Amino acid sequence: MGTCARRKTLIRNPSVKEIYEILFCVFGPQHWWPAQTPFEVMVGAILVQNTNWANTERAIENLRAKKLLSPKKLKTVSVKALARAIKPAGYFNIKTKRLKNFIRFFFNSYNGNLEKMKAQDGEVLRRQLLEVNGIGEETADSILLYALDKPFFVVDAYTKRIFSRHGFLKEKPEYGYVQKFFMQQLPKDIKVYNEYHALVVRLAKDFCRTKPLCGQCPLRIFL
DNA sequence: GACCAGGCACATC
DNA sequence: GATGTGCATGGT
Repeated sequence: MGTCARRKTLIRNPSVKEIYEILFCVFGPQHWWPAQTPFEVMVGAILVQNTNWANTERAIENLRAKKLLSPKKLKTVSVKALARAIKPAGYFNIKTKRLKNFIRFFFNSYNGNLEKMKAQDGEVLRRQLLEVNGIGEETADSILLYALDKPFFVVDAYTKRIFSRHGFLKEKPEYGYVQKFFMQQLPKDIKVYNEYHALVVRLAKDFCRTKPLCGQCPLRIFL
């Protein structure tokens, strides 16, 4: 890790877009969202709330093994059986309700049909998703971007923490403020939004975890 | 045993 | 609008 091979000069005060280029140069493509289908992305977006991805994956694998990983099956499965399957993801009672709420919305509004959902306007979809109890801004934007190919930048705790600490954002910024901050400075491109968020998560996992490695963080080299 | 992890809703002031 | 709390598992 450390320096970026393709860059010959260091960037002292990189812009938001240049930070993206640095992170991409250092880490390469992250291939997000880690899922086999768009529906799996939507389920994963709810299951991963305030939980690590390894536990989320266990829950998803349980759903897959029990043949529950489809709209129809999640619609008909009992609350008890669903809770049991997603237990490793934590908060399984509340997440069972949230999954059921989402599935109800998915059938009521789009007949459980992904293509119909994708055909809907992004802004309209976002408002609809936020009306579902259990889907907040980050979950909604994750679904929009990673499952439905809609251009919404995903903000998470890492994004706020890292960009606040580096002086780009105030302390404890609101979600909408951060999202606007990024979207105003980046091309409206789902591939860029996709990769940027994934790279921020990668950076945080590698360098900002329990023992911060700020001295070795690739951003520190450039900032 | 404490602390953390890719949030969210709800209560209270 | 800001702040506090419950929700729960598995890894470090």
